Amino acid sequence: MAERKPRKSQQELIIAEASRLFWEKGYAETSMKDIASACGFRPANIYNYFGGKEEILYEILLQEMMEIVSPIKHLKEDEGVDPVTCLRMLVENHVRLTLGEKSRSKLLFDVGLNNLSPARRKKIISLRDNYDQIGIAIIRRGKKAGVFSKEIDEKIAVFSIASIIARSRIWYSPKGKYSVDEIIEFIVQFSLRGLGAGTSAGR
Amino acid sequence: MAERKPRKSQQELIIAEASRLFWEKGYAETSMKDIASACGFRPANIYNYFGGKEEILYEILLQEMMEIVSPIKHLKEDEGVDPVTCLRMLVENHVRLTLGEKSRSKLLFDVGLNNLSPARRKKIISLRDNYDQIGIAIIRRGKKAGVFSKEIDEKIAVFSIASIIARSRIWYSPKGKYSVDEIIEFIVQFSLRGLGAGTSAGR
DNA sequence: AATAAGTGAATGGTCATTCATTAACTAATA
DNA sequence: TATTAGTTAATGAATGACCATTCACTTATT
Repeated sequence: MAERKPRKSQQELIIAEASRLFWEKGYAETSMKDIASACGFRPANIYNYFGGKEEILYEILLQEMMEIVSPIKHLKEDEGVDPVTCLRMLVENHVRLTLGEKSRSKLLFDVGLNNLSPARRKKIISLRDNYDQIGIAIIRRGKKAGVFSKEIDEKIAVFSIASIIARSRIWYSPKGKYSVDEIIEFIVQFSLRGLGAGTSAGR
Repeated sequence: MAERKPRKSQQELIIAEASRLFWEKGYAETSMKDIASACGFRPANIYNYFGGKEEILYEILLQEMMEIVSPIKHLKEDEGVDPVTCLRMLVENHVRLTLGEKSRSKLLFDVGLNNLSPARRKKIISLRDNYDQIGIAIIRRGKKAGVFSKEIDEKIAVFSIASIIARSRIWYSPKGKYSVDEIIEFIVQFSLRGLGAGTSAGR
């Protein structure tokens, strides 16, 4: 017989399909029946793996936020690497996760946050704060090193850069004119110039 | 006793309340009962003014897109004004509409587009295209005038700037640290630098 | 009287969730 | 090896809630 045994655990399957559907149709517009159908079984079975719909959303957000933060965590206090390289790594990692073909890492970021219970929302937001703090630290070091313009507000700058990346998935198309690498390059350059890096450093 | 007569037409009231609710809770999560309650009457009455829920969403999006595009339409072929000023006007108009306290102009941009019928979605998207075209024209003129960097891709640049603005509503708070004017100033400067307009280039 | 504004009740539909039950598989036992 | 017990995976049916929409009807306004 083909396979009765889960090649990957069913929970991963549910997460993957739900993640795709939530992004394609939205959280409220996706029914448990939709998710179950995509996985090849009936709605009731989902409750053997998750407490409910909200829990699925939570697990997706949690997983995706960690995927974004983990690979760049070390940049926060990495005094050795120069800020320009740090920023490039932050952008590249985030864009690749956002536009990558692996449907697993299609973050919803804050799209579905209000569908979460307060406790869970708090947890997700605290993870996002980590991301912000890393970006802020990088920019601050860049200012101190005279690489970025002194009058830049770190917080708004990080929000702005993250906004470009988060929204890139709306206008990006794999069949479109631009490759992921080109988009990364654009956002890196645009951000660096926006921060005042390049020709005139520091001031 | 006070006022039986609509000070403003009921349709405007419905649009205003629905717009606020759609933003706060999302389209699917907002019921006709919610909208009716916010307006002070019963769900059935809404159907005296609108064909249905989707039509309300459409009217909101239509109105908000036009509010964004109309005031800057003339910038597309305005050869007289310098590109830096043009870009500033585009950003300022968009940010004020996005963050302004008038709850009427709280655009959803493309948040609820997939809840629209194909024909209506097409109409809204064509309006958004207008916005993009204006931005592209401005940047192209700037490049020709030697104000912006030649290797900038106009399209991605406009998307990026619009992304920052559209998402600013997520992190902006009226009670927060920054005023709307400060945010405008930041986004304008960040965008101009991103486009390669150095301190020497602008004026 | 005639029109406009607003309503209560009903309709058909969908949805998330529960639960008792069956099917499928595993491991231990006789 | 054959049987059984136990565990996990999956299901069908039912529940209660909510929702958009319709329509005949009442109330208010001109």
